[in-house]
Amino acid sequence: MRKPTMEDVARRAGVSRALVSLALSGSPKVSEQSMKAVLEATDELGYRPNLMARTLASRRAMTIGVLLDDLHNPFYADVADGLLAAATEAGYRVLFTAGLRHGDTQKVAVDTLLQLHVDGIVLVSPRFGAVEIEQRARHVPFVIVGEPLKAGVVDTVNVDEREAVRGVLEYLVSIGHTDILHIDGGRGAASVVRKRAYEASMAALGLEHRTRVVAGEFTESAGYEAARLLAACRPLPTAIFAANDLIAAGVLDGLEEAGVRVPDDVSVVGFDNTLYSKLGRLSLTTVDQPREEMGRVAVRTLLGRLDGASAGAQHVLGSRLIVRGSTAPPRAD
Amino acid sequence: MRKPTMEDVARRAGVSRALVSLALSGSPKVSEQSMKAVLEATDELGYRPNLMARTLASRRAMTIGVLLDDLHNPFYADVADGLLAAATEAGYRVLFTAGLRHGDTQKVAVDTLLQLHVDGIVLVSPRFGAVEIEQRARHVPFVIVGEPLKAGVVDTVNVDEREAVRGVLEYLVSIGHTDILHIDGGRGAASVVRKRAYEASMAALGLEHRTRVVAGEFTESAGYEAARLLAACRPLPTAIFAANDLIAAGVLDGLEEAGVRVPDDVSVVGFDNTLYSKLGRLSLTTVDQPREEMGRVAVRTLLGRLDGASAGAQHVLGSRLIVRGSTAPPRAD
DNA sequence: GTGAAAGCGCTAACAC
DNA sequence: GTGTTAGCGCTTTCAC
Repeated sequence: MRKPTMEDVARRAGVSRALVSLALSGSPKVSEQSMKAVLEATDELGYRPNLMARTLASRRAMTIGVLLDDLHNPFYADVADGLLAAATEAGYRVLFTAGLRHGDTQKVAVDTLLQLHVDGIVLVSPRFGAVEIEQRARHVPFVIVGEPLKAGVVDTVNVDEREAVRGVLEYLVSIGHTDILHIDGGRGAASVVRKRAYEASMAALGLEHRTRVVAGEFTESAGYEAARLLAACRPLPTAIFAANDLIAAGVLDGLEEAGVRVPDDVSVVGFDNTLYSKLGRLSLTTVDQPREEMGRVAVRTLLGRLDGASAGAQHVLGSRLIVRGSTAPPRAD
Repeated sequence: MRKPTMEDVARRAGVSRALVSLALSGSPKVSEQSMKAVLEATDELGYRPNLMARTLASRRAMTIGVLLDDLHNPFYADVADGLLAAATEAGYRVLFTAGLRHGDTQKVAVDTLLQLHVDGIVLVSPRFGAVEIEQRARHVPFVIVGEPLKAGVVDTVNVDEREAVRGVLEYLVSIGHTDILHIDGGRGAASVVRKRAYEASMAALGLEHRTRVVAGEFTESAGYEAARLLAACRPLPTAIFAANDLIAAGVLDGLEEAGVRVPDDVSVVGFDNTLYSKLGRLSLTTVDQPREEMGRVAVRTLLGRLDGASAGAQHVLGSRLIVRGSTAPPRAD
C-alpha cells in the first residue's frame, strides 16, 4: 500500500527521475518514446505526484485556501462557487476548511491553511477579529469576504452594508412603517455592522426613539426563538428586520406558530437573498448580494497580490433590495 | 514576505534546528530556557511550521480529505459537522474540496486530495462511478458516505435506502394513495438506488402499473420545473415522492404557483430531513437520516483502516420517516 | 534529450 | 539537553 514515487516510475520506465519530472510537466524536450514509457509506467502504478514534495521544491503551491464560516448557510455555497470557478480558470486549486458551528475552531482551521503554506487565503465571514487576522496575514496574502474590516494588510470584498440597510429601512418607512425592530446576528463584526447601520438609519429617518434591537445569532432557531418571545409582547412592532435570511425564516416560522400573520400583522425583511428566501411559501423580502461575483472578485484580488499588487484594496459591490411577499403596509389601526 | 523557517527560528533563539523541532513538539527533554527562547522567536517571527515539509519527513499528514458533493445542500453540512467533530477529537485535521455544481470537476477535486497525500479520504455522495473510485483507492483508504456501492476496496456508510423508500410508500399506501409518482435525482448512483427502490416497492405493493418516474436532478429548480409540467397534466397523481428535500421544496413551490394545493390535492414527500423540510411554512414529510452520525462513523472507519483494519466494511445506519403537513389521505373523488 | 546533484523545510536517529 | 546527519519526494540548474 506504499505509494509509488517518481523513483518507481523512473525505474519502471527505464529513465531517470529528472526525466519523469520533465515528461509529466509536459516539457517539449522529451522524446516521444520516453514520454510514452513514462505515461505508461505512471498509470500502471497509479502514480500521483506528491503535491507536498512538489510544492516544497518549486515553492509554489498553486493552491488557494478558503475558510467558510458556516456550511449550513447557502450564502457561502454561492460564494464558494465563485471562488472555485475563478480559481480553476486561473489554474489554481482550492482547499476549503471550516470550523465547527460553535466554539473557537475557526482559527485552528485557518492555521491549517497557513501551515499548508497555500499561496493565498480567503476568509469568508470569519468569526474572529481584525487583530487575529492581521497577525496571520504577515506572510501570505489574505482576502476577507463579507466582513467589513478597516483593511490595511488585507484586502476586502463586500457590499456597502450601510447603504443596503438604509435601503431596507427607507423602503419600510415609505410603505408606512415606523415601528421597526431589528434582530441581530450576535457579536461578530458582520452582525455589528448591520446593527449599527440599522441604528444609524433609524436615526437618520427620525425614528431614533423607535429603535429596538433583539439579540440573536445567524441561525434559523435564533430567529424562531426571538419570534416566539416577541409574539408574546404588546405592542408588536409593525416590521421586523432580521440580520439574515436564516433568522428571518425562523421568525416567519415562530410568528406563524404564535398566530401572527405575515405580512398582515407584521412585515419581515431578511438579508442575503439565499435560497431560503425564495423557497416554498417563504417569499421573503430581502437584500441580494452578488455572492458568486464576490467569490470571483476575491480570487482575482488574491491573484493580483500574488502578482505583486499591494494590500489594502477594498472592493465594494452593489446590492439590491428584493421586495417579495413578506412585507406590506402596516394595518391601519 | 518570505516565510520564516525553522532555521530562522533556530538562529534567533540561538539553538539548533533539531532543538526547535523538539521544543515545538513539546518534548520533555528541552530545558525551560531553550523552550522559552524558541517560543519567543516563534511568535516574534510569526513562524508556522510547514505542514508539507513536516508531512514529507514524518510520512503522516494527520489530515483527512473530504469531498463534499454539493455545498448548496444542507444535508452535507451536517455530515461535515460530524466528520469535523470526530476528526478533531482524534487529532486529525480536515480539508474539504468540492467540484462545481455541474460538469466533471469532482474527480479533479479528489485528485487534489490524492496528490496532497492525505491519510484518508471521505467522499460524500460523489457523482462518479465505482470504477473511478476504486482505481483511486489503491493507495489510500477511502470511505464513501451516502452512495451505496458494492464495496470491496472501500468502506461505505449509508442508511438502508431500499427500506427507507419502502417505508415512504407503505405509509402513503396506508393512508389511501395508489397513484404515487416519483421525481428522481438524475443519473448519479444515489438517485438510481432511490428510483429502483421506488419501482421495487411499488411492485411489492401491487402498484406496478401505477409506477411513474419523472426525470429530475437534486436541485430545487428541477423540482419546480417538474411540478409546473405535472400540474398541467390530468389526472394528477395523488402523491409525489421526490428524491430529496430540495426537489420536494421546488415541487411545493411549483404546485402552489399552479394552484394545486398540498396536501389537499396532492401529497408530497421528500428525503433527507434537511432544514428545508422544517423551514417556514414548508412542513415537509420526509425521511430522516442520521447525518452527523454518518460523518462520525465515516471518520471512525477511516481511522480504523489507518490502524490496520481491512477494507470493505458496510455500515448501515437507521433512518426514519417523519410525517409532517405535506401528506394527507387523497381526496375522495 | 537525458542524467547528476543540490536543495526545498522538516523529522528522527544517533552521537555527544 | 543539544547538535549532527540523513533522508522524505520532488523541481531545477547545469553538464554531457
